Amino acid sequence: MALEHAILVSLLEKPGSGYELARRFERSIGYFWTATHQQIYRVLGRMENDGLLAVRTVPQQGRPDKKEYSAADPGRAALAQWLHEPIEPESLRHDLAVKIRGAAFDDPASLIREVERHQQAHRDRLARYLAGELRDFTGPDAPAPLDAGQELQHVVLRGGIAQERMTIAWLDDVLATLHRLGRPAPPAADRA
Amino acid sequence: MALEHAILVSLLEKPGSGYELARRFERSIGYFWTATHQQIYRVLGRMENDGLLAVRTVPQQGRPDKKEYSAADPGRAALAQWLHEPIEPESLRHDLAVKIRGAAFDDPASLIREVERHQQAHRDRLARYLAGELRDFTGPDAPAPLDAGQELQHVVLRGGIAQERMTIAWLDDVLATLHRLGRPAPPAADRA
DNA sequence: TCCTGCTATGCAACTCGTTGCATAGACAAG
DNA sequence: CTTGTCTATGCAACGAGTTGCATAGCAGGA
Repeated sequence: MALEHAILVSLLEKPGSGYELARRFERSIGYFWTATHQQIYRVLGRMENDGLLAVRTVPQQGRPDKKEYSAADPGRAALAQWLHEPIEPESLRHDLAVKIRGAAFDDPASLIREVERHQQAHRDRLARYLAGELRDFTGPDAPAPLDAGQELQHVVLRGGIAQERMTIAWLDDVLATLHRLGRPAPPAADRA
Repeated sequence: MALEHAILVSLLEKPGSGYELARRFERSIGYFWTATHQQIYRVLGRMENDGLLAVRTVPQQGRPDKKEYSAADPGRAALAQWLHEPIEPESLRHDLAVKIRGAAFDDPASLIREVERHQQAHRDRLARYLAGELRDFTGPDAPAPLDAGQELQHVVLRGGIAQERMTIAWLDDVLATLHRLGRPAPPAADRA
């Protein structure tokens, strides 16, 4: 149920509507959590119902009203409690790794393009992260002494950057392996 | 729906019962996918029903019968089809990162022990991966020329090893940041 | 002897996350 | 003038994953 907590953190950093939250989840929060607007709206509704959030309807000219949420005291308390509970280290779900091992029962070479596509997606993500780092933390327009919240945002972003660099390097390793298997004996692993 | 595919890959590598699969998912498959026995039994039942798997009841002395599953031809075909479809690069769910950013609204120093605990869990996982690599791929008891399937298993394992090493290093960075924030101004970020 | 743990399977209820669809006004491009 | 895009919200149905519980025989230690 960490989506609730991710929302609380984001609303404490800055109040906003469901729509704005959804866009944050495509950007900075997206370094470590993803969610669609449907999930966000549903959870926001429940959290409001449970008294964790305060709502304020903001009329806007030229566009629909928006409901601006902010963390209420019980929400702050719920977050604080969760922060003090131990959590389990993450379990992984890595589709591409399933494919790589599955390639032994198909044609390893046919996976090369797919792996290259993923590597490109990770390169793009890395570029976005690095641009964000420059803009918010290390560039000339960044606030000079960062406060604690910004320091913590920065260290999380450094984690995203390290993750992408590691993945790109590993996919080089995967590609080299696939090329190597493609050369010596054409369909070597298929024992149907 | 990649659990189905992970099961197909595992059963192609070696047929086995639901129970055996559950244990594999705690070990080698666990490098890139996790599943509990309940999930596995439910999906095995559905896949058998769909004709993707063949079953053989194996009587055993001194313990309950087991149902040994193996991939049937339609299962192989379903896997092959999935291997040729593009998939989206993974989206992440990183609870600890939520906590780290949330620490700005609580006490950053109180997170240190939790982060250390996670780091130790990753060190343990890395040690298991390295032991498995030595046993199956690089040690004196490993098969001399690896076949394609083993090469692919090895490159996936190398990905797990790289992941753990990267995470351990990043958590050093996180710990240094938390210590730094703990020193100068005690509860610097809390603006309640 | 009792308790724990291992093999081995499974149901029921629940929460979480995804996908498809619907509404509705404003604005810009063709 | 129509189509598409952006803001902004939401429902319904489904699939995936979790948690708790149940059964049942055997082995080993306190």
